[in-house]
Amino acid sequence: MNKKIDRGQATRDHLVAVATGLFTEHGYDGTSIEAVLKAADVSRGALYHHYAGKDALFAAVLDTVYERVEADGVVATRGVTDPAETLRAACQAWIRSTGDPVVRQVLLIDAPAVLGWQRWREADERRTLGSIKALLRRVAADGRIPVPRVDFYAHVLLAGVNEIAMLVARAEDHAAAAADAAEATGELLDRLLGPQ
Amino acid sequence: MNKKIDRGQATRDHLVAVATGLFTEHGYDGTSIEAVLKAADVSRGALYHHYAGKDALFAAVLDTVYERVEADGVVATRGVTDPAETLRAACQAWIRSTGDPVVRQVLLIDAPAVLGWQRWREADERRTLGSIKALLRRVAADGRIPVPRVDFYAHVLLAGVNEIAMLVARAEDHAAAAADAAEATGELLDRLLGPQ
DNA sequence: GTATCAACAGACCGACAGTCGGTTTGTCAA
DNA sequence: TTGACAAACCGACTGTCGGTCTGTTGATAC
Repeated sequence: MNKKIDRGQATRDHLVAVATGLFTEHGYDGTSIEAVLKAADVSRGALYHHYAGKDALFAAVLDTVYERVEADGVVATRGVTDPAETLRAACQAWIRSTGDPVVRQVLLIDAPAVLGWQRWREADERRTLGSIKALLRRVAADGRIPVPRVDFYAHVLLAGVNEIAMLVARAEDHAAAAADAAEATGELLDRLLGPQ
Repeated sequence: MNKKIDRGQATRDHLVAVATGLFTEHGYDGTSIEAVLKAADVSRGALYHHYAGKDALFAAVLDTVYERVEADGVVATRGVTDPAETLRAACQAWIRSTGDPVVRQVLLIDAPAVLGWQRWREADERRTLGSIKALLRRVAADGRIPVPRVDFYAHVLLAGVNEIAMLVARAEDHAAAAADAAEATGELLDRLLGPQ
């Protein structure tokens, strides 16, 4: 039961890789299953054997994108102990991540519409939002923000940083915009978290 | 040339009204043109005579939703002169607006995906974002935020308040969540805009 | 060897957005 | 009054797309 399992895994990996490219270039709606099948040289039957439908394939793509972004965040915050500093590093890593068109199209644009806001938020909760809340709880313990407002600030921060990331992504001079945004994000955090 | 023009306008108005209801209830993807035609008792030809396609019909719906939200904002800020206070009143009016499922589904969930982020942001720029920037410019003139950061803060504020609005909209106890959010938004503005 | 089952193949189906050649109806100039 | 014109409207038709269904293949377990 090894050659079979490996073969199935390889097919799934290949489909996700191909679909990631097409979803990024043409968006979810602009990408037909037909196009994925052709580009991946896989039959309909094979695809529908592994994924329940187009949205399930999209969810699989989304997962790999999330994983990549998370890994970047882990690297960026490695060795930082102060929660506010960790938050700053994580936000700046996130802004850097969205330089990747895959992240912009799949994670920020298509995901909310394909999954629906509720399911999208739940997925985000398990990923980014969860980490932000954990960090903010430590910041709140220092008295910089009220404990009952942790969730509130976590949401505002996530939404705000997403927005900034999209702004940076759109800028003509990407490098300059990213540098400016990183600085502005630092100031924003200072204001949001209040005096140390 | 009056009966004809009136009739056309009436058809458009009727289509937009019916489509608004269906888009709100089932989302953009979940609403077929067929369903709109049946519910509105209008022929395919008539619809495609007035609107280039499904997305054009959606854009028309979106326009009317924007208009309603804007009108609420105008009412809420009438008589307020201080820019920070106006901002606070406008944000709270916006949070109230999203109690309306139409605003949530059409404006916050479907619009970014249907129009694409770029066109959606441009539409928002002409509407809400423009007003926020104008108000923030006056706040910046008072020295509470740096002038070059006006655009940045405008985006963060809009995104943050949108997020809060969605949170409120999802809450079981809507009234309590709205009241809490209104207060939290006030605190958020105090922090963002800095000391007076 | 053969039973079993995951993996794969591809013909097929229903639904859907959009098109197109027509028909109706209000307007206005002659 | 009438005839030309154009906007409004009609509905059969088309191509595409997501998804289903009935197989076939080949690795594995016994």
